[in-house]
Amino acid sequence: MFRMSATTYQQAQREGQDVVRAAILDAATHLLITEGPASLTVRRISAEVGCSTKVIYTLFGGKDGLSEALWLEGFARFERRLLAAPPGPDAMTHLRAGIDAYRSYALDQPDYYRVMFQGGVPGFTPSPAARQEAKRSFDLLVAGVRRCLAHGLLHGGSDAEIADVLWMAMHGAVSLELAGFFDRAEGEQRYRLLCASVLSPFLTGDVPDARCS
Amino acid sequence: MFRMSATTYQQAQREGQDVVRAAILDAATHLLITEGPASLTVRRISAEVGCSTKVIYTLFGGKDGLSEALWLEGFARFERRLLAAPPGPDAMTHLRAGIDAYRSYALDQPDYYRVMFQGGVPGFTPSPAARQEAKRSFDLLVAGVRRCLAHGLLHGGSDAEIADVLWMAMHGAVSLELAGFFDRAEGEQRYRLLCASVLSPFLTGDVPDARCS
DNA sequence: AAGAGTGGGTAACAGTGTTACCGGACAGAA
DNA sequence: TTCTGTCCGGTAACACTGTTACCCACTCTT
Repeated sequence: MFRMSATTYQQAQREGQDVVRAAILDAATHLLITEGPASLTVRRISAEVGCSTKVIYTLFGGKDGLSEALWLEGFARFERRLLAAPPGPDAMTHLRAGIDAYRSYALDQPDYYRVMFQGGVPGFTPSPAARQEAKRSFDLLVAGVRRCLAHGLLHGGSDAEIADVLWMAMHGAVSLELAGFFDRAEGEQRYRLLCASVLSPFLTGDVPDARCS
Repeated sequence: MFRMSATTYQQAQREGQDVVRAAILDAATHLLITEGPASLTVRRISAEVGCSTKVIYTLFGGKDGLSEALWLEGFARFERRLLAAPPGPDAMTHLRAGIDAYRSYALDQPDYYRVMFQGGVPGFTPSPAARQEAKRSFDLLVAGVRRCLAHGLLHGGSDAEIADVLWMAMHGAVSLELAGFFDRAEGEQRYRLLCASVLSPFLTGDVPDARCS
């Protein structure tokens, strides 16, 4: 049954659709990076690709669908960027490289970062499924922390706990810097100080009580 | 010359304008809190107040002007909220109360917090002047840190440095929680752990090197 | 080759920020 | 008092936005 339904035509069409889908996502990405989120209109993107607006609705189901695809694309790029961080001689150096890569990505692609973490596309909020999918790219950070725990370089907390607070710290610093509250030099100095401060209790294992003491 | 220009009529008119201005801001605030940022349209706000859209343009110079006024209003409310934090027996308790008040405000008024820190109003970015004005409300935190430094409860950093990293940490945690990456219980636990971790190096004075060691 | 079904272009809808136009209300002058 | 000028504000339009009903052409089936 299903063998027959997979005719060459349908395959070609499906392949064609995927190609068109990728082209639209590429165009949207290009627009976002070069002209900012304000240029992300259905008409503008379809004009860039050379199709009508209808195609975006059939392929993505509307602007929200396209926004969600773009959102996930941002996390995929983020993941590739974090994976490219040099492992270094030990687990802690690797983790620090990842921490540097985090800020580096946010500053290189500020609009993408805003889309991912600050609702950069006006009316869009990701679906719970997409959010869970996105949080998966955060597993890289958890793995980095876990390696440090395994090698005895960190103590006093679970991998998820430490990774969470580290993520919160990185995001907070980068987010305020992108919002214009700190200039580049200030941002970098504060970013390093913050990340070091957050990690320092887990270096000695002398972790403070969670009741904010 | 200038004495004459300040006629009673102009004064009355200006007073009237201030009243209308406040009414518009109130209506916008009410809409933001009760129906979210999507309801913040010029037509909707003017309908709520009972005037035409033109008034908003003469009084605020456009939606950006109104957004900026709303933005600053958010910081004013934030400041009042932080000022209401109980001083407690010592400077450190006071600072912790402020830390609690920060998250409490963000969770009570998530849309306002998004407007202030996450570009909640679509096309709007605050002017540098407004941003500086807003950062002034952050002086409360600096003052709280300074009191702790003066009483020898914190060491190893300047008031601005410690306040900055604390702000980054609080904002990062709250921001990710508002974005839906953590639920309420998780958010609270991580928030406390993060703030405690950030402060802990400055409790002992054993501050890590800023080169992220 | 005729029929059926689907994808995509056109053009319209409602709603957005913004502004040109014009009317009317108020001030001061004759 | 009446006339004139100035300025505030309502109406209605403009150029946008996301979205969709309609229709055509093109494909596969029979």
